[in-house]
Amino acid sequence: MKKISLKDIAEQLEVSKTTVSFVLNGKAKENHISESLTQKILKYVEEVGYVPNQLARGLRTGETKVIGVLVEDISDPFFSSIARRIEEEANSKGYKIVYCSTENNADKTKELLEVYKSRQVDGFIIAPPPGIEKEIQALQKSNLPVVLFDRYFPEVATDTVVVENQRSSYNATNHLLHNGYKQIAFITLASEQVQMQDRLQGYKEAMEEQHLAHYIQKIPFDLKPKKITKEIQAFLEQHPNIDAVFFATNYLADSGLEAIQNLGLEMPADIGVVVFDDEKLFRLFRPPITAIAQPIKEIAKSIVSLLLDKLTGAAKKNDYKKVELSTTLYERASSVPVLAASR
Amino acid sequence: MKKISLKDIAEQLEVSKTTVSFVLNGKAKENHISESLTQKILKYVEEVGYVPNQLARGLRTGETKVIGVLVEDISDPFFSSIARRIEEEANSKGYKIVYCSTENNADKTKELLEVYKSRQVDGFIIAPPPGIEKEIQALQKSNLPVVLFDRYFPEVATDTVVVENQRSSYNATNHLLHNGYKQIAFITLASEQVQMQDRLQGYKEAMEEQHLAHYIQKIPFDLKPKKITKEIQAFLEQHPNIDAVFFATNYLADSGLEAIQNLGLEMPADIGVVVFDDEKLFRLFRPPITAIAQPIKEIAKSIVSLLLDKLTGAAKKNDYKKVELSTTLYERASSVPVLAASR
DNA sequence: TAAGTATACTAAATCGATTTAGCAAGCATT
DNA sequence: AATGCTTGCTAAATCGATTTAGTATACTTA
Repeated sequence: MKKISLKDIAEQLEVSKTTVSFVLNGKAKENHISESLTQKILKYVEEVGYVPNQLARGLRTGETKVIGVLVEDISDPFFSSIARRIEEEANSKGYKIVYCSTENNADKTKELLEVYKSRQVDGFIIAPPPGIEKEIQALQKSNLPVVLFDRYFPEVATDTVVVENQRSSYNATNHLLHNGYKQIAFITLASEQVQMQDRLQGYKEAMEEQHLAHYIQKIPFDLKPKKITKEIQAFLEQHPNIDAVFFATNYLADSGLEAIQNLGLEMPADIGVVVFDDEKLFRLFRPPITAIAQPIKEIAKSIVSLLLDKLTGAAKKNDYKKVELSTTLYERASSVPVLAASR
Repeated sequence: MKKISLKDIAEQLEVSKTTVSFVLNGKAKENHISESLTQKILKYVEEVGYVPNQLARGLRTGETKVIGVLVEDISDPFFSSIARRIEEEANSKGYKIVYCSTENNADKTKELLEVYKSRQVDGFIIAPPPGIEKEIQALQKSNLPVVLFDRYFPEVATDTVVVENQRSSYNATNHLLHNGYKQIAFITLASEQVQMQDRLQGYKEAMEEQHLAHYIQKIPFDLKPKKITKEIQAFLEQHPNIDAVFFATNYLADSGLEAIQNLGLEMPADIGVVVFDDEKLFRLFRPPITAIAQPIKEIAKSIVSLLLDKLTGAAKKNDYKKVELSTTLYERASSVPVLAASR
C-alpha cells in the first residue's frame, strides 16, 4: 500500500497535475476547470483517500501550518496546561504544534530554534529563557512571527502575553498582611527574568508600605526538588521569626510545603502560606493552600490569537502588542488564621 | 537576510551542489573529495551559518527524524511527565517530537494520524484510545513503526510498553486487606481498555481470595471533575459500609479525595485510600496518600528504545516486543491505620 | 603501450507538491 | 477576415535537498 501522489491521480484520470492541484485547492472556478471534471476529480480523490504530502507542499509554498512552542518544562503543570490549550486553539485554526522543553537554558533554546527554523515552522510561541534576546530579534527580522509568554524582554519589542505579576504579588502580600502576618518571607528563584522581578517588586512594595522588613530567599535555578527543600528548610530555621511564606512559583511551593512539614510548622497558625500558581490539589490540601491562579485558557487564547494575527497578516509586522491578564487569588485556609478577625 | 541554500554555497565556492552535499553528509572521503576542498567547504558553511532545509531533505530521503506522540491529554501529569522524558530520550538520539492530545477519542485520533502521516513522521508513539486497531495495523503495514504504551490491543501485534497493571493492583488491594480493610471499593473508568481491565482484575482477584464482596464504580469517560466528585460522593453515600477506596487512575483520585473531604471522612480511620499513579503532592498530603508509582523514566526509555530499534533496523519488522515494567507501591498513611498492627 | 583503477568532481534525476505562463478551441465583435 | 476575449486545460519551472551515474585526469601494472 504505497502512498498515492498528485501525479498518480493525474495519471489515473488522464489529466494534468496542475488541474488536480487547482481542484484540490479550491481554485477550480477561477482557473476555468469545468464543473464535471472538478466533481470527477474530487470523487476520485475521496475514493482513494489521497492526502497531500505536507513536506512537498511546505517546500513549495514556504508555509507549513506548524507552530513551534518552546516552554521551560512540559512536565510542569503550568506549562503543560498552557500547552494543552494552545494545542486546542491552534488545531481549531488549522495549525499543528511542535513543542519542546528549553530547561530555561539559552544554548539549548538556540539549538532548538535552529532545528525548528530548518523545519520551516510558520511561527513561534516561546516562554523565553534569559539570553536569547538576539535570537528573538533575528526571528522577527526574518519575518517569523513570535509571541512570548510568561516572561518577555523589556528591551525587545515583541508580541507578549503575561499576567499582572506585580499587582498579583502585591495583592497576595497584602492579603497576608491583612490576616495579621508581619514577618513575611518571599521565596523566589535567583533569576533576573521579568516575571520573577515583577513578583518580587509587588511583594516589596506591599511590605514597604507597612514599613516591614523583607525576607527574601533566592533559590538557584537548577536545583533538584530535594535540595530546594533543604535550602528552604535551612532558611526558615535561620529566620525563626518568619510567620508567613510567599512562594513565587509552583515548584518552589512543592518543595517548600515539604520543608514546612519537616519543621513541624502548622499552617496557618505557625505560618501562613501563599503560592503563585494554583495546582489541582492545593484546594484539597489540609489546610487548603491559598494560591494565585493564572487564567490558563485566556493566556493560551491570547497567545494564539496574537500569533494568528501576524500569520494571517491581520496585524502589521512591526505592530507589537502586550497583553496583560489578571489573576485570581484563591484565599484558602493556609493564609487565614482562625483568629485573624480578632487580631 | 534571506535563507541560504546548498545552491548558494555551491555557487559561491564554484563547486557543484553534489560536492557540498557529500561534504556536509560526511561522505567526502568515500566520494574522493579532496581534504583541502572538504575543509574549505566546511569552513565556509560554518561561516555563513548554513542549516539545511529539513523539508527538502525529508522530501528527498523520506526520513524526517520526527516522531509523532499521541497521548490522551498532555496536561495530565502522567502523560506530561512521560512526554518530557520521551522528548529527552528522542532528542538525544537526534529525533524531534510532535505531539498532540487524543482526548481518548478515536475519530480525533484518526484525523491526527492522517495529519502526521502527511507530515511524514518517521514513527509513532501512542497511548491509543479504543477503536483504532485498524489504523494501527495500517500504519505497521505501510512500514511506519509504532510503539503503544499505557494500553494496547491484545488482538493486534505491536511493540508495547505497559506496567504490570494486574499485579500492581492485586498487591495494592492486598495491602489494604492486610491493613484490616474489608469493604474495599474500586473506582474506575467505564472503559474496556486493557490497562483498566487489568487493574480491575487485580482488585477482583485479591478480593475473591478473601471471599469478599466487590464494590465497583465505573465512571463514564468524559465527565468533568466536578461531576466525578458528585458521582463518587453519591456512591460512597449509597454504600456507607465501604471502609477503603482504590482509585484506578490519577484524576479519579483528585475528584475522589474531594468527595471524601466533602463527606467528612477521615483517612485512614474512616476510610483507607490507595491511588493508581503517584502525584507530586500525594506525599505531602495529610495524611500522605498511598499510591502506585509508575516508573516514568523507564517507561519513556523503553518506548524510545523499542521505536529506535525499529527505525534503525536493529529489530525486525514483524518482531514485536511487549515490555512490562513493575511499579512501586508507596505505602503512606492514607492506607495504614495506626491500629493496623493490633487488629 | 594498452588496459585497468584510483582520484576528484559534477550533471541531472528525483522527492511531491504549487504556480506561472501559455496553448488551443470557440465565440463575439468590428 | 482579423482581432480579442472566454473557457478549459497543461507543460514546465520551482522549492532545496540527496543520490545515481557519469566524466576526465592521473597513475599503475602487465
